[in-house]
Amino acid sequence: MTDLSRLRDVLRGAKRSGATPMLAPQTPSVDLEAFAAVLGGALEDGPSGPCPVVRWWCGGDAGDAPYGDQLGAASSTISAAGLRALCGSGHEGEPPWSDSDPRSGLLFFDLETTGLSGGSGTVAFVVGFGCFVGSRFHVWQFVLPSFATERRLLAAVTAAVSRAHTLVTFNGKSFDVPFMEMRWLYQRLETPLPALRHVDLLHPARRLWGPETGGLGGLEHRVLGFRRDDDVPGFEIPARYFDYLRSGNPRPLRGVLAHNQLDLVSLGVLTGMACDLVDRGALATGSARQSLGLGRLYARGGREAEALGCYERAVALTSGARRTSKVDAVAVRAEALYRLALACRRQRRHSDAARYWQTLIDLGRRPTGVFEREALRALAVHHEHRLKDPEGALTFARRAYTVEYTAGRRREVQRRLTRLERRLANETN
DNA sequence: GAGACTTGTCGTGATACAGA
DNA sequence: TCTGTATCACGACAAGTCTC
Repeated sequence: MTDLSRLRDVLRGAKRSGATPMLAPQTPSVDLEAFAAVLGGALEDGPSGPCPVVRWWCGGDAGDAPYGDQLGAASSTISAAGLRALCGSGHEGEPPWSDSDPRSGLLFFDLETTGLSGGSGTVAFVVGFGCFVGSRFHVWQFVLPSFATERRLLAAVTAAVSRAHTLVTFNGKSFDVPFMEMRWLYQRLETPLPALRHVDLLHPARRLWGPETGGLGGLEHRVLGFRRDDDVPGFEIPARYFDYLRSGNPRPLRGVLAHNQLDLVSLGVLTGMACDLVDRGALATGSARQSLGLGRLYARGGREAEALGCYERAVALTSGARRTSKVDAVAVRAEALYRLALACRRQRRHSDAARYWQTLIDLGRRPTGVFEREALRALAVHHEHRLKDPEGALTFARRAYTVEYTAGRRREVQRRLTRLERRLANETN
């Protein structure tokens, strides 16, 4: 059990027993109105008292528009089907997104915290939300003026998410959501998050735009063509908050709020682009790798036919790729052929599967990867049991034996070799 | 008809990566 | 620096089919 898990258990137990909160609410010693004003925000009433909130609009005719037309386009391409695909598995019941307005109840969510560890001394001092309103994007940020006002901020955040049904985050499954749940537990408050659907864009984005996304900033640069000027780097964010606590001057937090605003807008634009790809299908993809990634996204959502279409397009887009070609193109082609062959085998289309396995072998890659090893094994099975061709089966089994390196798999291939050699010896006698 | 085989699924462990 | 997630590789197992 990890330290964090133990702490969660202790807190849950204390909550059940009705223990008093560890941090009793205290009167903030800072001037809340002045704090909010320096950050460009205002005090807004919340369920447990006034809380500093900074509001910001972009797109349309108001405010800045860091992504220009891309923002308006993203607003119109968010779709119920796209969100369903991005959400993946693990959600029961009817999806909450309405086909007529899938953006309704959709909340983009991002935190700025005093550290990564999630321990009792680490808090979220900016809780940012974003949503599309027409073609514009609205960001509102709850800011923590002192540790003593955390319960007030959490109550305001609970009220904000109560009107939503879906959160969209980047890496939120690992960071933002568990972090906030921990804070609610710590303050003996009910967490509202388990009731919400959650789209964590990190994993679909890696499928659609490559595994080396380089985080949200990398995606902004590579996919949206946007580079931030004067952005506050992540590692500097906790230090800025601690400086504010020491000096009482909130001015350095403005950069942190701007960083959070851009994170939220980027999340909105990328979500729209991902939905657009899902809705338009294989033909909308710009590269073989993207076709492959979209296919995997469809496959996870049970959309097998569309997944097959994407794999076929990935194969078509890499039709000239051979061992001497760019490594990436050959690797993409190999994986697309592997997934096509597996899908055909599941559908009992064995001759189609064999064709894809054979094309995979013909790529000429050294058969040390899982795709090639599986292809050799599958072709040995196909020749032995369906084509009734023990000599062909023996050829593939011998090649398979040379590339299998685990004891179990080698034993399996050895059994096949022994059987085939015995059968061929019987036939010649 | 018993045992071998194929196929698909599930669980586990290792690894990479993202967040401030 | 820590943690959760996804992915991959692997082994174990169950169900159905095939072979001798």
